[in-house]
Amino acid sequence: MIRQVLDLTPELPGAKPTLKTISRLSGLAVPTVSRALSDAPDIGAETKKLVRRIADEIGYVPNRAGVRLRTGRTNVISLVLSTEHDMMNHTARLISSLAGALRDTPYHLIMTPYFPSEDPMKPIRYIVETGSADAVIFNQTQPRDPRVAWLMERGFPFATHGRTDWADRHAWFDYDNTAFGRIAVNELARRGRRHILLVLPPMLQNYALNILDGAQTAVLAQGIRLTLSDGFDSDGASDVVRQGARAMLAADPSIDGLICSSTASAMAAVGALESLQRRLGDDIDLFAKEAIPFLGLFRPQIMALNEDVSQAGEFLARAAMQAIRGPDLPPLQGLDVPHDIG
Amino acid sequence: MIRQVLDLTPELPGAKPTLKTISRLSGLAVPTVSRALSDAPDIGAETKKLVRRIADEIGYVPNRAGVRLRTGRTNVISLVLSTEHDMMNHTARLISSLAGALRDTPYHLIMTPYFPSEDPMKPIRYIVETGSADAVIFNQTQPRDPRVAWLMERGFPFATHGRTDWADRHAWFDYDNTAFGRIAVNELARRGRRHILLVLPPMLQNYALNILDGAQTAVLAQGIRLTLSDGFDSDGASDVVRQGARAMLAADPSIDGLICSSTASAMAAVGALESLQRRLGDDIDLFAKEAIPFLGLFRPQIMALNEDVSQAGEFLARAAMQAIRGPDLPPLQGLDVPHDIG
DNA sequence: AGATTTTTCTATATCGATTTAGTTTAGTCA
DNA sequence: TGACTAAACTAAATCGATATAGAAAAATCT
Repeated sequence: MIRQVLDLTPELPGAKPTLKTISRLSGLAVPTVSRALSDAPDIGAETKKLVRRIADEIGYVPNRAGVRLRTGRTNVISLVLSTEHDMMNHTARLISSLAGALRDTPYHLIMTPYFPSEDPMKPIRYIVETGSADAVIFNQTQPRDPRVAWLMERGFPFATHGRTDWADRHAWFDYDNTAFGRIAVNELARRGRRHILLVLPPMLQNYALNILDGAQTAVLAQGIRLTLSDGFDSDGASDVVRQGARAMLAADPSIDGLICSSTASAMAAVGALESLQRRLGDDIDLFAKEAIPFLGLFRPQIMALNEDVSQAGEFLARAAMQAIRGPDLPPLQGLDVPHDIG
Repeated sequence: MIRQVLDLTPELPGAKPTLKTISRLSGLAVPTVSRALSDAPDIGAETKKLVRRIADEIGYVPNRAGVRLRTGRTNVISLVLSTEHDMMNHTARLISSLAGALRDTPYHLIMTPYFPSEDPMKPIRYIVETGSADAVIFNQTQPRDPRVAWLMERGFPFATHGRTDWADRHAWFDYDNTAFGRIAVNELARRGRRHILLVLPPMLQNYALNILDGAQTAVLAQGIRLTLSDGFDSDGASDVVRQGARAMLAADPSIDGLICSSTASAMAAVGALESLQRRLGDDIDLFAKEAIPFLGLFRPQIMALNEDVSQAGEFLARAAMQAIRGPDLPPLQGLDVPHDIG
């Protein structure tokens, strides 16, 4: 059923196959080939089969620039991330799981870093205004996060690692940090601890607020004391955390329990305890959260809950793609609930 | 000097400015605008000034898809990385420094992950064959790395973190692992250690071979013993490393020195030592390399050299861009040489 | 049989940038 | 003054994919 004169112009051997190549080989027009591959209703079944066979044979892959230019879709998802020290481990996990989840989709993952000292709005604005991606993913959310407000206002697809005050209206995945705070306090109390030091970064991010919230609830129920770390950033460099924790522990010897929210700060705390001659599991206990199981293996005396960041990455990939697919679709939301230990 | 009827078609307010927008505003043809912005010799000085002023005012940024489609340049650099456990810390550092270094260039960084179980050639082939990037960067190089051979053969731009047997012919940045191995042995010997266990992953990667090489040289010079870890992958999960190290230490009590090539494996080794009741700094010493200074802070008894991976990221970004710019340009090569401690 | 609809395809225009070839204008020289 | 050159543009084609409108062939209806 050849309707067109076959174009037999020899093709350069190294050239990547395009729709035109398939058009040549099949004798069909380029748009027909395009519509056949996208399974349009106005293309015959036989034609579709033929086109797909040829496409498979010559290993046709659509040119991203062509699609992008014509449709406006970039097929890119941007992960916006801070270069903060303590987030490294966490972030590395997130990156590889995100990239893994996007592997067999048409999406590419690009990295858009910003320095902690910068305005976090900047990378977001850049992505949206230059049209560099179809969606953005970011973490370190705050309760009334300006990035979330800005993106919602513009209807630009996004998904966050961490909730906000507007969590019912956008896509997110979060670890139940409130539960973590509660469990941590309860476990320490069960071991007879009466005065707990909660090591957290300055109270701007949602996750820290949630841990505090959970810890406070449990502390009231248990009738014990809670002190919040102050004057140093537990997401900062290890030595800063170590010295900060040491100072607080030295200032109040009644502290007999510690809660840390990352491997790095937990290790810094261990360093502080050792320098004060306090013995873990004996006259003080430590409860921590970490992205990669490590503390429990290294020091069985440390109680740790594992936050499965890979799960977050996979979920966020799907959430971002769903957000791209349509503003009418319900935003995907998921909570990773830790279970009580022991 | 208006040569064309000004097109005053109202523009949609949300639309991104294109060359056409500037063309409208200036009364110049689109190609003229394009050539003015790229500083072509056949455009008048006045015209260039005018065009640039308008472009600045309306915040013109070239559409990536347009450029990519027309020129074939993607303005994308792909970082190909394994999702291996122990590489996490290292990788996170590399990613953020690479992305940071590319921030004020036209290049985007995309992530192309592969699982350790997969053929490392696969992601490389994908990038090259689909034309997803102008250059690739990868690590975990082997002496006769098939990826390097394949890319050189095709003349596709790339830069590696780690050298190969063909290091003189391609762009790379490397840490001087031979020096690390030598320094580690020398320091341990200086502390009177006579039998050293070198904890390394299976001998496929160049960096491990280099460490072994440096250690062997020093061991011969010092007249002491060296044992190489065997039967477990020190780049794997912490508990595997811990058990592996424990078994080897238990099997040969004469071992009084340890060398580890990452924070994670060093911590696993510390765990193994503690479970064997051996005291660090007392009856055994540990020397390690790490991407983020931590071990020394946590345990002053551990001797550690810091590998500045950020420097690698910055260098590799420049090296990749240079490789893209021209095959005739000399490939950028850089070595991070650690200095003896103490 | 003739008109009408349905099916299936083709032709054309378009996204934004750049390249090549060609045109206009001004300036130079004999 | 008229031919010639240089400078500074514009016109048209192109990269690859897709959306829209229109055309041809086949099938259905009266």
